Amino acid sequence: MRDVAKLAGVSPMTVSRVVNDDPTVNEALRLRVLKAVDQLRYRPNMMASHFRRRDRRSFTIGFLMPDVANPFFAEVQRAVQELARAHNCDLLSATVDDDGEREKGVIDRLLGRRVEGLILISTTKDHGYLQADVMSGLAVVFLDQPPAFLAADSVVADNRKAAGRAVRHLMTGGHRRIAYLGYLQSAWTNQERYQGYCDALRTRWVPLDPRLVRQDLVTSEMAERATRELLAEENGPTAVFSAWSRSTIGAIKALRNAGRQDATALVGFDDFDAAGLLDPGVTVVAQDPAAFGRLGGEILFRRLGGDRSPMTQHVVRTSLVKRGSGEIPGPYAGPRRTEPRAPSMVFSNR
Amino acid sequence: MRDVAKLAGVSPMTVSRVVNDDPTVNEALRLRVLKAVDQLRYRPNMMASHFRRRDRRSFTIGFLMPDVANPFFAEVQRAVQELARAHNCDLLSATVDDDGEREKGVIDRLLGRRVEGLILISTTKDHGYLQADVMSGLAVVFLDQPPAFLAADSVVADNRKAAGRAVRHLMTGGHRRIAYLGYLQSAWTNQERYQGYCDALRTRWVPLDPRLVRQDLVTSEMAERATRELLAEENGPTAVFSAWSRSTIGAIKALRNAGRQDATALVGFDDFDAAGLLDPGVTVVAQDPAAFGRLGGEILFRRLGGDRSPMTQHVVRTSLVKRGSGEIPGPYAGPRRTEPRAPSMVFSNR
DNA sequence: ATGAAAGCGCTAACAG
DNA sequence: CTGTTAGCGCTTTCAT
Repeated sequence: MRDVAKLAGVSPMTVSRVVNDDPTVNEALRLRVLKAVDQLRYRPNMMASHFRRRDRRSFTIGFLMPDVANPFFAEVQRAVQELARAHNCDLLSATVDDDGEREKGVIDRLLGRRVEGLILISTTKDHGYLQADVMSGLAVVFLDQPPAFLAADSVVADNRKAAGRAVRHLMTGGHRRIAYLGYLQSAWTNQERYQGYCDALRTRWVPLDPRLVRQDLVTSEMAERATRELLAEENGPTAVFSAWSRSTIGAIKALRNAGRQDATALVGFDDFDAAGLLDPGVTVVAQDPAAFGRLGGEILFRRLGGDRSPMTQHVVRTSLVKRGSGEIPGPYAGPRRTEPRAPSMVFSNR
Repeated sequence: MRDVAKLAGVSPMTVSRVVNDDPTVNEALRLRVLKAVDQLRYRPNMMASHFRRRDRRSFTIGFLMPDVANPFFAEVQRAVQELARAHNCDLLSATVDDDGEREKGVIDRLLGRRVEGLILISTTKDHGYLQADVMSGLAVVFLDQPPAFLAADSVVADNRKAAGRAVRHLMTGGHRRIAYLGYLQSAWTNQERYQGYCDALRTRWVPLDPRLVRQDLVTSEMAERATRELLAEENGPTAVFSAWSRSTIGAIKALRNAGRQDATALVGFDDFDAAGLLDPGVTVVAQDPAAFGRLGGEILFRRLGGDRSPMTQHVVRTSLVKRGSGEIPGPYAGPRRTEPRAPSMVFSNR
């Protein structure tokens, strides 16, 4: 900056003004400075300016998720990036792999970088350590899972209700023996979805059979194996409710390998790209990941804009997308009133 | 920091030493300082330290891609994040949507933030404006597409060879009329893949029929329409080569809707999650996105470590994954020597 | 409209 | 082993 000032024959202060589009600078000087900037390839140092300016803005927000390679989270990141861009901020993004220690470490680093806000898809169970930072102006929004021991905004899906609706849909189709393929039991979303499953059984007076419940299926391979085992049991399930996308993939593979894909009903939580291309099409509870990101970003920047209203938990609605696999009738199906599943030429994907 | 020093009864310098794990500090003092740090919730300001320290390190690298919601790029980001973490850096990530202006703008911002390195999946055609920065120590690695008018490291796939191999595979299966579904004509990868397509036809003395070539299919819907039109033509294609994942999805939909999925061969560039679940399984040229990210990151950090060897273009190999759709025989197929396609119970996905 | 001086939070270099 | 001094690149404040 000094060099630029020297070359343009002005004081550093004038250079600063030009760089920051201060309208009070003489047009002639402005041009001279800009020329010098160009000649010397001067690039203002954001770090330095951040750290001198009164408002302390860093124009950075942090984003944490379990895994960006999961298309759901990638979509969320995309939406968050869009919001950040609209507010002239850049995004520090990190994948933390359901590792609580790592998550805490990353958050610490980000705070050291003086991010203005944090958008967290966090799988841990205590966020109290952020209390002080929130008090002193840090904006934090939780997506997909609510915060624990911390008052902060969050955006979550209606997991329990949606799971319940999906399972009731299967029961309405004539099923009573419905398997549950779950994710980590420690995950809040999985707990909620499992509750929804239980709710649905209860409302129809179907007793819960623990042999039909498989939890902690963290890979599609594990879900495939679990489904294979379930199918091999005597008095196995006639329908499967899968609580997340990877387990849905595993279930599909197992059903196919057993030749049961047209006989066993399947509803999965979370939509996926090829759900509408498979045969039968896969019935899913579709979430809108972009909505998570967008809403989360909006709330975050509203807070940064000075909004001090009470913290909110925003619930985004999901929708049951019927594509065929969830409409395969079960043994208690009444007389058909409609086609049991959509004709196979129709492909809808979201 | 001053407050911490005061509370611990030491000088700020000692606090700095403690925070930076300088081993020369007295253990007793160290503990006192750490207690004060804890009590005051002191968090060292990375910005300030970056900008004072001699080596000028920011522990930040920038990552640019067209779209994180594309699973291919998301996988790349994951791998890059892993490398960054291993080298104690954080990642500033940006989606630029094939927008050249925006790309330049984002790069400018990142340089203003003094990122140590840049990993770019860039679709633009001139990167000369980075020359000076590279000269003065900025590490830049291009992924997927090589740089233009700039000497920098890059990691690319063997697009042309792989596309040629795929198309020859179709011809070996008895096809002569093979459609080409392309991405943006301006995209280097698409140009390469199209060249591969042409190469293959030439080696078998099959004249190129421009009516079979559809370019600029940027959405799966456009590819679906293009395929539908191709199938409706008299003397249409008996096989389709799709140059990227979205067009492959579109082609599959069109083939299904026309009831031609078992009659028209299909090979797609880029693997996708459900390719092995569809029926017929989708034969693809599989790239390894994680390899791009890993290699790119390794090269970047090697450069940052002081490596001054000549810039390299690293070519990562692809593999043809035969799942059925690419093995549907064409009209010029000879007598079968093997099963035309794999039995439908086998699912391989990568 | 422009400039001079001070200082943001931290660390390099040196002194004790 | 610890403290002092100076200054990184910029912006604030105040003077001109």
